[in-house]
Amino acid sequence: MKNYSRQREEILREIEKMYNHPTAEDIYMAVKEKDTDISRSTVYRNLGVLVDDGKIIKISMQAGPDRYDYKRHPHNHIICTKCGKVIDFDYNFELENLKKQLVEQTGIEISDDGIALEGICDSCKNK
Amino acid sequence: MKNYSRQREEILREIEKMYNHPTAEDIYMAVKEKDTDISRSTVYRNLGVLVDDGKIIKISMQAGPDRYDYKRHPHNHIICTKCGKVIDFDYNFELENLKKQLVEQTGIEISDDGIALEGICDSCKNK
DNA sequence: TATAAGTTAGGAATTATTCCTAATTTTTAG
DNA sequence: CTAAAAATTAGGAATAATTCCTAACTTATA
Repeated sequence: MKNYSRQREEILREIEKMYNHPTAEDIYMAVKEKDTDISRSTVYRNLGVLVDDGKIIKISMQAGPDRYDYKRHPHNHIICTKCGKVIDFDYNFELENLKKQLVEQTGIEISDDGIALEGICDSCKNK
Repeated sequence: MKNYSRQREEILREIEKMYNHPTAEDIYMAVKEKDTDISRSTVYRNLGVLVDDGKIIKISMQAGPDRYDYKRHPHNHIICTKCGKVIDFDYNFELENLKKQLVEQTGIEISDDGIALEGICDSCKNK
């Protein structure tokens, strides 16, 4: 059903090295450095596959292209609505509780990394 | 700095009547029913203005066009990652705590409606 | 080892949204 | 009220990000 692919491997290894929530284009450029033949469509297609496999996560932005992140340990994101910066935040107790409550109340199962909060980050607040 | 505009009014009144998290296109079509001259760019521009004014909120989707929602009472959204359905959920205690904690820890101020959780909804789970 | 299934590069097509312009509407100031 | 200034509009072109298409190539299967 799914074959090995050198390109997919390269893409994943590249994302693993990036800690700045890269866009598809960022990832394409990074992989292209080593594998000059890679195409954008291959990157986009494999990003989809890697998300489905749970190897990486996709962060939808209010503005601008989607971003991706290697799945290391469970964590979530806060996006600054002013500057667009994506900030990691660690799993925490309240969040765990919130999820539990939602599952109980609504039957909806929240995915491990399917949470993005939005607000104004510290540096933007002081401007 | 900001003038009255009949079109903006029409757009807001239309969104107020919609309870299904409409896309910009949905809103355009609804307004167009009454005001056949309205243009897409007017709708898009005013959606931006209304979001900035805090009259409506914008929901960024993982897939497909953004959605909008009239701001009635504070509530948040859960998006089913399978079928894309947007489900409202009311403000609750855990969420309030989570926000408080984040402000304390990181200095980041979470905006009132800047939370979208993602997961698998009940009906998709049983398929 | 050959057939099938999956994947690729490259680019065209699509989708959602933003941008541009001249005309119109609304507000302001006299 | 009236003229100038500021804001907004319709319509469509332009853009940005992503998806789709196809023929060639790679990987798995039997």
